[in-house]
Amino acid sequence: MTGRRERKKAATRQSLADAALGLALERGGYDQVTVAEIADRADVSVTTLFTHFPSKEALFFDQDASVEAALVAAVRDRGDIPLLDALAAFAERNSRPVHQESPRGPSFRRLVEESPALREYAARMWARHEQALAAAIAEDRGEAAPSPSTRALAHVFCGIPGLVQGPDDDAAALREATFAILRSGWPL
Amino acid sequence: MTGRRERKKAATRQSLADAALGLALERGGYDQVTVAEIADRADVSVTTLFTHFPSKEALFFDQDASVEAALVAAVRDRGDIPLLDALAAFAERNSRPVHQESPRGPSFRRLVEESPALREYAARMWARHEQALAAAIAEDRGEAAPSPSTRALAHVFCGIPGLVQGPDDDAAALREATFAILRSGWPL
DNA sequence: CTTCAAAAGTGAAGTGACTTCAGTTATTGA
DNA sequence: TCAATAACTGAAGTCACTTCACTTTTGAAG
Repeated sequence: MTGRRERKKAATRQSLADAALGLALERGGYDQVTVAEIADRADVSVTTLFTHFPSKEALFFDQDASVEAALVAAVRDRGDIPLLDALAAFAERNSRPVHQESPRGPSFRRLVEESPALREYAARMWARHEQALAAAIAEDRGEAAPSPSTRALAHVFCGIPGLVQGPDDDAAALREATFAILRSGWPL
Repeated sequence: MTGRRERKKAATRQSLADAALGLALERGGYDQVTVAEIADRADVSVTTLFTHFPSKEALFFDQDASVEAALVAAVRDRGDIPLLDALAAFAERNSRPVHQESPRGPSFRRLVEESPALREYAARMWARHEQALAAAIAEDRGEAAPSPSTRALAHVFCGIPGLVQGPDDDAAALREATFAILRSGWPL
């Protein structure tokens, strides 16, 4: 399970992600770094880089699998809490800053918000999570395949991050406005 | 207004868009065509192509400015029809096939739905329209700046095209599920 | 009609992400 | 120990997109 091979592989992957984030923060921008430089700092070839990550953008979203897992778990393991409440709680929990220089920290967020390529990749990432969320909700409701209604809910929920346009936006207010719609429709 | 210069420019632009659509339909896919081939068929250089269109994808969405104008008009000039009804009508009108081999026709749609790059570009396009729609709704409601509630509505509406994932999806059902949420919230 | 600045168009050379491939090295399990 | 397998490699290629110095076409002012 944890042979030397897999440990080394994970280490390489991690040092690539670290090199990418580190270089981008140093240079002050995603576009100021090339994949060749990232590979160099991690001391591997560009070819190797692309066996670990499918794209340059993916280097910056190493942990997205765990976000998806947490989202699905928030639905599946919510006990007797209503679905919308569980989703609202997840959204709020997930929007809180954690550490400074690490993924999900404020300087990482800034990096993403300033780069169109990364913003868009993040949106695509949530679109992927949308599938998983729809599947989880469908199972919860006993649907064989996600119904249009289920998919619409997943879509609206996963679209919330894309609603926040800049650091000056009131993310909480926008989130709550969206949940108000989900709870009782758009007022008037 | 219609000097020779502007007519020629418009003609070049049009022949580029035509060449792009024509080639992609012939080859059966967006990825099966290169910008060099498109430029060749339109009998201009690649450099010229990129003075008319900012990206390869944009070649396929020549008319997106007029879509935005129509969307804003659907809100502003709707008479005494309720806002959500006007938006629903616009969405349905806009999804109706027009001609066969032209933009908005079924074979064009199929082309877009089968290409991740084009689907994503279309989604980005709607995200741009989201701003205009939010502004129009804000004006309609007498808001100085779009409120969170207004922005959430615009966001959910403009997100509908992104909800359709592939050519096999029932676009109408997904649209209606979204409007059901907008009207009275997500059912349970 | 001439002149001239701006706009449209051009070809060539480059950049950078991403792929492909044939081959080397390291790890593993039998 | 040995063979299968996986990680890794460098080089060469593809393609979207940019930049630049240049020519041609156009519109309009003098």
